[in-house]
Amino acid sequence: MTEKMTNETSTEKRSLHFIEQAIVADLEAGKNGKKIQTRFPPEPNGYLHIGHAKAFILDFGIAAQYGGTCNLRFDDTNPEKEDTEYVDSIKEDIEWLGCKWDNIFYASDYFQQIWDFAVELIRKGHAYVDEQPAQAIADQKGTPTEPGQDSPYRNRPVEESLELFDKMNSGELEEGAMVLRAKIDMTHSNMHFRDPIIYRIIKTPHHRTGTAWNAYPMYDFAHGQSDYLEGVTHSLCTLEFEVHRPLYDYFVELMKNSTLARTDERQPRQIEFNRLNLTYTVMSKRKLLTLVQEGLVNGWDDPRMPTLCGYRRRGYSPESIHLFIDRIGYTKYEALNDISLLESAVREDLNKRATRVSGVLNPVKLTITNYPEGQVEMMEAVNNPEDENGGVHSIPFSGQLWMEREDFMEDAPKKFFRMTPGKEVRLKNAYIVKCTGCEKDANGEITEIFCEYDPNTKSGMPDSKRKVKGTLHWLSREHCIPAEVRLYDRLFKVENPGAEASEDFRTLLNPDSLKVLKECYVEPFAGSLGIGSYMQFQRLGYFTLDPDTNKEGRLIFNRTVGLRDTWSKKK
RNA sequence: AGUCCCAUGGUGUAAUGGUAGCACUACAGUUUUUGGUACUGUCUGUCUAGGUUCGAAUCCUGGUGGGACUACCA
Repeated sequence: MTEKMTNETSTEKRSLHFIEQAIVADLEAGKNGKKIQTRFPPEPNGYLHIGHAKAFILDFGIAAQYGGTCNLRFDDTNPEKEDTEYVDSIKEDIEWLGCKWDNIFYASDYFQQIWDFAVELIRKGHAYVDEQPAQAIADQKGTPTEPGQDSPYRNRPVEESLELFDKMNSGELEEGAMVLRAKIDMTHSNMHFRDPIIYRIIKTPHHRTGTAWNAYPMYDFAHGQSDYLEGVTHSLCTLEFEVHRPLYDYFVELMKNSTLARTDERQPRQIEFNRLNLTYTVMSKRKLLTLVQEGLVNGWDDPRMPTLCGYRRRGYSPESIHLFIDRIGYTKYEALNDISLLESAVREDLNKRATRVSGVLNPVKLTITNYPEGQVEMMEAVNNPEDENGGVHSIPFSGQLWMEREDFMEDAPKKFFRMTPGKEVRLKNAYIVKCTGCEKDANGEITEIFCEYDPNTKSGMPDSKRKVKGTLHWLSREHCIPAEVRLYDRLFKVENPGAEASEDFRTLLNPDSLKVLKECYVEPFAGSLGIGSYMQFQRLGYFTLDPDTNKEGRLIFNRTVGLRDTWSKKK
């Protein structure tokens, strides 16, 4: 045996959740020839969001954990909504999170077999063609508390159904002309057993099979069938499919007794877990699509979107998403997870790896009146204090600096440890300076701050040991480079837009969700780090370079997540 | 109310009949050349009423509360 590979993404100890326990139990019982096979089955009708990540991290994770197989299967049974654009983005996002599929399958791969199965069901009297309009079928369905009524076509001859089913697929019928229904029980307490529709006519060409088919299977007649044909052993899905499980089992049982029966012992089992809900976040694909289509955000990868490509562009690392998913767990309780759980996971991961660079987001001039004119010194800065091997880089220092406007107060309260007249403060990696005053314009706005430096307090010198309460970041006006910074806030202003969006969820949008700061500066080193690298601007948060960054020497940064700012709360 | 599912601090999640623990949040403190990080501490919890048991968050029954199901979506 080779040495065991360590999985670095989840070193935290945790007990097995209920799905893992079920799998262990099945393994111990010797089910499915002691094999494990899962699948991630997205419909290619939109971009993947973080809720999907919770699902596929489980699907791929379970397979990896128990030496099984996990396939990516596109559930493409409704050509009206689906597109190859989505197929491509889904693959990209799964790979970004480091998950690897064994095979790529499509439900459309099984259209012929599912068709054959339907024909067999008709022959055996388990299905019939219904020619009623949709409304009539809905009316006969009853309600959860009242039984339904049989369709007048329910007991039509097998040969007739067979003939009509063929017509449904030939292209000669219009959409809605007729459907194929399973013949089960119109009085069943589970609505899904009231003769569910299993095939309908759709004339829109399919993104893979084109016009080869005109009749398409419904979810309930495709999902379990695909699972069974593929050899899936554990079909993991979200809680809302719980009511579908009896029907899933019903059809699997019929498949076992059909000409499509497997030669091995494998039989898929559906297990449901809670879907991801996040505060201040909309996870509905339909609503996310609306945001994109109406231009309320700048595309699926807008950094405010909860899509995986949105988080990627904002600068969230794949590791932090794994960490978050690992912490929230899988249960049957419909939880509403606080967004701070995600943000804390991002900060924890980025803190270990983000290069510390200087940036000033809201600049004001700081002039050292006693610093030799024209002198420039190179100051050494540690790249990452959390990483001993992170190395150093240098920052040019001069008497003409930028500092953060918030770091100065003319009349400061006692607990203000930053710059204020008469008090000493340290310039990070440089000298201790004493503030001597400031200059204001006609409106009373501060235009420049003055200070004097102590030449013996440069970092490394003996006098630099002197205790000063505050440490400020700075940039040399002559040497820094202009930048634009985008600060992202929550897209929605209410905690639970899902629950509160009774009329129009758009009214719940936060108008301040994007703030663009144009007069920003960063040190030259920040520009050299490039897209994809993580940076922490001193005390301001974590940033990444936006892919849109242009070439005119202006860098555009996205703030991934802010740091804790206890000062703002202490006031 | 028909069937099914769920209920542990503010949030999420452990404890699988035997000391209710962890993470996040909030608050307080220590360290710190980032008011960051790290570390320490504090606050706060088994929905309710019965039953079984030496012993119940856990098993049983009733209640309460929340959710799913009534698409030719998945």
